[in-house]
Amino acid sequence: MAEKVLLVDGHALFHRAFHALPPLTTSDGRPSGALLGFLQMMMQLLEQEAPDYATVALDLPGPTFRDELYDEYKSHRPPTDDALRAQLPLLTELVEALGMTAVSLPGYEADDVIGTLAKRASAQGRQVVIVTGDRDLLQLIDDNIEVVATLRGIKDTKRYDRETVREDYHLEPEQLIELKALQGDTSDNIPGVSGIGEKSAQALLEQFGSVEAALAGLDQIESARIRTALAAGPEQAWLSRDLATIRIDAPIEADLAQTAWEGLPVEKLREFASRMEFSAVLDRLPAGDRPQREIRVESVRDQARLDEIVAQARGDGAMAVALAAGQAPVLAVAAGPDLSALIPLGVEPEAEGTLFAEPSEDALDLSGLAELLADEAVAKHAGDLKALIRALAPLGYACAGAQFDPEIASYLLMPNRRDHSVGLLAQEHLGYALPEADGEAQAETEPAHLRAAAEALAVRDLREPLRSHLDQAGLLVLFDEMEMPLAPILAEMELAGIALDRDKLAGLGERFIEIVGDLEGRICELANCEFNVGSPQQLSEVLFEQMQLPKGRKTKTGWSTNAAVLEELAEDHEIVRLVLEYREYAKLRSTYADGLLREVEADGRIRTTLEQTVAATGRLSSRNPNLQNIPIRTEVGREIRSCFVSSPGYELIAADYSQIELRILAHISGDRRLTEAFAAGRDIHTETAAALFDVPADEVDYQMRGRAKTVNFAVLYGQGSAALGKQLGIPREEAEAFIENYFRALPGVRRYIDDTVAMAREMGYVETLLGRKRPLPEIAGADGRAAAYAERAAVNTPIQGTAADIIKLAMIALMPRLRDEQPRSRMLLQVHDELVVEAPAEDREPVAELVREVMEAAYELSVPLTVDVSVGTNWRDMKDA
DNA sequence: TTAAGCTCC
DNA sequence: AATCTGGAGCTTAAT
Repeated sequence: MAEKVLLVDGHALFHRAFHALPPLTTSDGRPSGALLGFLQMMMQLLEQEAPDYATVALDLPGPTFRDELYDEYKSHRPPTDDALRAQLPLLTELVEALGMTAVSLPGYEADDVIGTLAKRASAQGRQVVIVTGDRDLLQLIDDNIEVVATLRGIKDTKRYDRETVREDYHLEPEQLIELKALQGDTSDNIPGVSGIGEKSAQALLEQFGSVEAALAGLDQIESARIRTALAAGPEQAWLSRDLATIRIDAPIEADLAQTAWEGLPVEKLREFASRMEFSAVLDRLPAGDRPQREIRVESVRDQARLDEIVAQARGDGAMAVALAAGQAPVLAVAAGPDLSALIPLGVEPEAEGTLFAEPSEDALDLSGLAELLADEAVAKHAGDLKALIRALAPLGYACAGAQFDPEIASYLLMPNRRDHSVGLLAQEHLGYALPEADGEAQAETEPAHLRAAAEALAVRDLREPLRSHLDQAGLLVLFDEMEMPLAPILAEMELAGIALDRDKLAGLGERFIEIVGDLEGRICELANCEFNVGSPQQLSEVLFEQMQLPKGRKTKTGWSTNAAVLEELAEDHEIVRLVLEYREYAKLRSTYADGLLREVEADGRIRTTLEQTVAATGRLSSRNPNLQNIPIRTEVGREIRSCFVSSPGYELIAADYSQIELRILAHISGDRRLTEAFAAGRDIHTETAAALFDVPADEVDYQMRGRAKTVNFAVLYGQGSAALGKQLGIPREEAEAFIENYFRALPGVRRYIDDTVAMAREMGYVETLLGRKRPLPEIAGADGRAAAYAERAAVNTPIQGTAADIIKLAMIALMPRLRDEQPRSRMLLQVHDELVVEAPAEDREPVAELVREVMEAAYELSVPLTVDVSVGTNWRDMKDA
């Protein structure tokens, strides 16, 4: 079979990719959409075509021979878009990373390079595939040359050969030059013959076949108009013909052999893709030839060797580890430049010598390892240290001295990312992949053990580069003094769990099922038909089509049935009220009653995972189950909350920061009125209402205060007047006036917003009082919608993030105080501005006071931080303390 | 897996 | 022509 030659019109496709994809950027704000689009196109193409030679033709800046032919010709329209221009320099690099050869020639366009190479290869009997974004290159098609042209986007393409061109244009490919000579091409600034457009050009070519023949046979042209037009402009026609003709004789020295394509250079491509954060591409790269670091894995079997490893770690004052959990847990310890030691943790150190331990002469004495792990002075380095601590605990190992977790480092550096796994970080920073834990067994080492071994080494090797990045970004202090100390605290909280009243919760579940069933029946009766009330689609059909209720907002798939829409209709329609009630009970039953019951462990406690590397603002999040969204707003919802109880003999202490976000706003903005109100201990919503409505505070009524409260939060979140109006049930114009008044009364707040947005636009990121940073690359981008979104995030993040920082500081300060002064008390939960602590009933007062004191002193603002503390035996019925 | 909807701060 | 409330996680329906 003939060899295949692939010729790609680089810039044309690059432009196409740019416009086809959203304006993506890397997490530090480098635009990357066009590169990703081009890369994906090329990977698909190379896989499909499997060419023997692959060339990407590129335009060079500067004039070409066409500019000499015709001074109005503009072959080079430099990209006007900044985001596109910024990516252009990387295109050549990407081409190389794909194993393709970039070719360009001064004075010629990419088209001419392609034409020349295509015809040369065709003449040699090779099969040629040209890939382009426009139709100009169709003229090159011959029996050996095909053209693949993009349609819409980057995935749809159409393949042209001689036959397809005939079908689409009723002309031979060669005649497309003649067509342009006559009708011109505005996009390339080819003039054509004035007075002759698409129709006339087509007719002339059908009659004569070429410009030359048409000029020769002028008297045979029937239409007088076309005849005069053509007769008047042969020069135009010849010029246009020259401009439209793609050169097939450009002086290119490069030889075909130099453009041989030998498959994707996976390593190069991986490096490029990781630098650009194309994780989807990384995942798709063939796994087989991933460069995996050569490591030696040593299974520790004898005591002497174990002691040696323990001694070495003690000497180093640090150890990098990874755990392969499971039936027979194994701890991998980085033990040499590329040596990882696997220590089986089969026998619990505490259980040794007890009933189930099997004394055997080759059993390892793991007490030294246990001491090492528990030794605060020996720094522990591991990916997801919190999970490690939590996994080691039930095996009988305490783990102290948490010092470096690459996932947390990565989170601080790139908080907008979701994936901070050691595997990804190893690829990006160390340039190699880790073996899969669930992969195929290769040598005698189990995949999960091999993975842990490699991970321990990767963690050790990630420490230097990541710490240096943190240092450069000014995040090292935050890392060492906030996030790392917090990790073991979160582990302790997760391990502690919180007790649940299972019987009560189960009873609620049953009650809710009944209510849901009853509501379902009544709804169907009112609707006069059977349908699934839980299906928004079916519900919308019933409410808006069958019953013809007024439609509200639209969703992607139809008419919205969300609570905001239904509440508008509730007053007039019984069925809507029932649906809202149905939703409430269905939610409580599925997510809370059933959902939580499923998660209760054997000891009657429920254990969440507190995620430290997820929320872009610096907040924690809680999952499996989420204990940060336990109902509180409604009476029935609070029934669920009351199922969270203290351990027998203990009480729950809930301490929450009062108005912490508004206090932070007062501090950062320095707004005088806001600051003074907090300093004087006045009610902030009443104070805002007084400012907003320009009345003395004692004339503020309930409704005014409520509205002021809503406006306060609207400002915090960057809410617009339309949404605010809707929420307050007032016209948009009135809401607008509210916001105006608000800013007039509290001018410092407006200044904060303006300054923050301006700063974010200039720097590309915002930061909290404690220096936590969040990049907002979209804020200066061309996508107005994304930019507006980024502006709101810019305003909110320093506030929300500072609140997150402050409560983290409080937790870090509280933990040792509890350990030293109230050792039987422990932190259980954190809900953004609230800490839940459990204390022996008799200690509740001093513990409550301690918690308050520590939280209030966690960080000094220009306004006081105050904390409301309440105590009770369940999380609903709490009395002020 | 995604969309819609709901819970929390 | 219409939109734009910041940060999360879970369940159900539907594909």
